[in-house]
Amino acid sequence: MSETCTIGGLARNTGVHVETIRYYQRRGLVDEPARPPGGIRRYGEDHIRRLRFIRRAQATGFSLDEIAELLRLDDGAQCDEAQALAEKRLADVRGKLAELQRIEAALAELVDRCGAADGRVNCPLIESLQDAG
Amino acid sequence: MSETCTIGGLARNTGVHVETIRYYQRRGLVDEPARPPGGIRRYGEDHIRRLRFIRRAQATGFSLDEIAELLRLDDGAQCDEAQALAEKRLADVRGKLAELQRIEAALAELVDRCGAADGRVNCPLIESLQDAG
DNA sequence: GCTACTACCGTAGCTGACTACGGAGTCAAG
DNA sequence: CTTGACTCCGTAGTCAGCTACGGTAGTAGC
Repeated sequence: MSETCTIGGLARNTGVHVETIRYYQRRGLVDEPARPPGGIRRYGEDHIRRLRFIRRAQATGFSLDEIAELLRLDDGAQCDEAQALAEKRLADVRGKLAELQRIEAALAELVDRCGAADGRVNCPLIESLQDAG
Repeated sequence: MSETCTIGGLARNTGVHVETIRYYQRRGLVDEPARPPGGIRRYGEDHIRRLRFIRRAQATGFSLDEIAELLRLDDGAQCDEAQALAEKRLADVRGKLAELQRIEAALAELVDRCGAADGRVNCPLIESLQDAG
């Protein structure tokens, strides 16, 4: 079952709006299947996977440009190029992870304190983020 | 040493542009110290900490609106309110953490494979992001 | 007191990522 | 063979988060 649905079906399948899919096509993130002479384009599993990838990558903080880069990388970049790119992203991701872990700890502590005390809280979250890093 | 520098100094101290600080003031994220009659505002340690907080919170994916919420929370919200808010954010943060950990693993593997093989790579990052979650 | 540098403030412009709109073409159901 | 839903495509508008501009007013060094 490939190349079965229209852009509307693809949208319903992925939760990505039609207009957004078309926007991604213009940005080169999603390819436009050939249009049968005077007809309507059909989309398949590959497109669903592609959209799912874009959305998940976005959710973790990659920009559309970065996602395009990642996709080019998958599409067969030379190994050293790919490696450099991936290493850059990896450092990036690790930085974000560290930040999020701080936040997570601080938030968990806050929730904890809230459960224990009543009245006003002196938010540990804010303190955590104010201190160095 | 408090209330010592001008907005320009504050900008240099924090790496946040003057215009951006003024924008945050308009958004209510940073307070404007009183202007001595016909004079120039002075900023101190508190402002530096506030800006640092905003930047770090932003770097972990909070929007300016969310940051404003967090700040209100610190400024003395009732405990149950604070708790609810923090719990919502915590769930959010944990979701992002999980995503980033997937990405990190995939990227690390890619870098590894790149080091080992040469020629083309079949990017594990993309696969990781395409699969469920 | 003159000059150069900032500060102040409002308003306008920019970038990224959509989202909406309008008109023409396509297609499937009845 | 018409009707209604959908597609195609270009262009314009929206929202967040800045960033720049321009005119006026303090202010520090000489």
